[in-house]
Amino acid sequence: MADVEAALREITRGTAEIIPLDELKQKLASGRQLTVKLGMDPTAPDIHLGHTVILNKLRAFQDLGHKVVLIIGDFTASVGDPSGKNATRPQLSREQILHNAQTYAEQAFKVLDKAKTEIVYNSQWLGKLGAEGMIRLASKLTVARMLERDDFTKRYQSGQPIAIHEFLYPLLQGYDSVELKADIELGGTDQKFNLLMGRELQKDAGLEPQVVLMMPLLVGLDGVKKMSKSAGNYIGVEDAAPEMFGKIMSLSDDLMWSYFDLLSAKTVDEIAALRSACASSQMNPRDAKIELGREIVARYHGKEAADAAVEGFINQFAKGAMPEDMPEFSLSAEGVPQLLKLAGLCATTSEAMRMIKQNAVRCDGEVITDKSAAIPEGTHVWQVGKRRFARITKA
RNA sequence: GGAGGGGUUCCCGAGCGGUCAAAGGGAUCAGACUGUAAAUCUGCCGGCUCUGCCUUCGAAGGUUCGAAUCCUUCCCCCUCCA
Repeated sequence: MADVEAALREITRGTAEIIPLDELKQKLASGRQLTVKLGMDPTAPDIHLGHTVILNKLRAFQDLGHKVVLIIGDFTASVGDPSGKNATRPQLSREQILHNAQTYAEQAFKVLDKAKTEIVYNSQWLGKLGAEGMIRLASKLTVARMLERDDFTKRYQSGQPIAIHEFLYPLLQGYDSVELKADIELGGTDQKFNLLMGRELQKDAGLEPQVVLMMPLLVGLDGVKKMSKSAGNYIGVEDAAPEMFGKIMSLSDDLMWSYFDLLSAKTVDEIAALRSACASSQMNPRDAKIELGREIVARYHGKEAADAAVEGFINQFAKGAMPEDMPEFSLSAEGVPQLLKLAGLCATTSEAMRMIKQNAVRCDGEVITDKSAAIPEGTHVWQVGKRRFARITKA
């Protein structure tokens, strides 16, 4: 079964952990179409590159002919995944959840094959569970077992609150796997506990347990925390091409290789070659990064937009030219700080004054040092820092 | 139900009647240096009509010339005992 070996190699590439690998082999060798599950939380609709690490893997399953089921966690959204500090999540309206789910699906189809993807809402079955079903589900697990979850352990030990309902989240997610008879569930390594819950509940229900496939977490732009919207360290798939490219260029060299591993379509060997070329100074790491950026931007915006982003970037930052596109305004203001605030270059006038004091404000390239300087007549390009530009006409 | 500890600016955390817009650290932002790298150094880091004024230390009242600091009530969190 040579093609099983090939499939296995493709599937295991870049994974953090597969539990258990043997069962994955058996499932792949069985020749049947497998059901691969991914749950999504419809609280925040924007997909970023961190999500795409997993979506890419789902796509690999689709390309091998398997079926992907995307679960919209509309029911579990009301529970809220307890990961992290936001203990209280905003209660979303039904419309909001549906809207988020739709946005998410649209973005996910930039990576997934729509024809091989089924979308389901877990309120379909969880809603019917009722209090009795919930209690039955809750009886499957002990508190001690639940506290084994790393996240709970940490919070408990550090005196952080844990609400009882948070214990339900892993159970409900696991129950989704029972309902779908999932063969494989994907997730990030931080999902391990929840993913394994599916196995337990499936076994309990007399089903073949799912294989758990975990992908490494993509580290965000800060180089420390995992990429997430709430941490503000993300690259969204909806980001405009120049912005997306710029964010990739701001990665540290170390981090760049992790992005290559998790996001690039290049083979493992190609990446290794680039890496050694950079290490031996045959190649400037910057150029490797440009290639990474070009590849990723092209995936979401097309090749032309990617090339334009690269060119624009080089012009603006390497050659110091003004960006071609910038917001334009026609407005009047009392003084420079107010002007910068109105144009959105600074959040507050206080910030604007600070920027002036720190020599960060320029008008047509000239540094403005006086906060009470007059606003020149006509149209001028105003700049705050290196990135924020606006063309403002005095009204 | 009982006993104790705690809620401070984006986060962590000091302050415990005036010198507090509040130490220190982190994050962000800006300047220098660069590959818009990273690291490092420097500055800033509530708002405004900005040499001054206004709002902030869980919430609401009160004491005081003056409160983040004292008192009262309330809300929330943690620990131990039951």
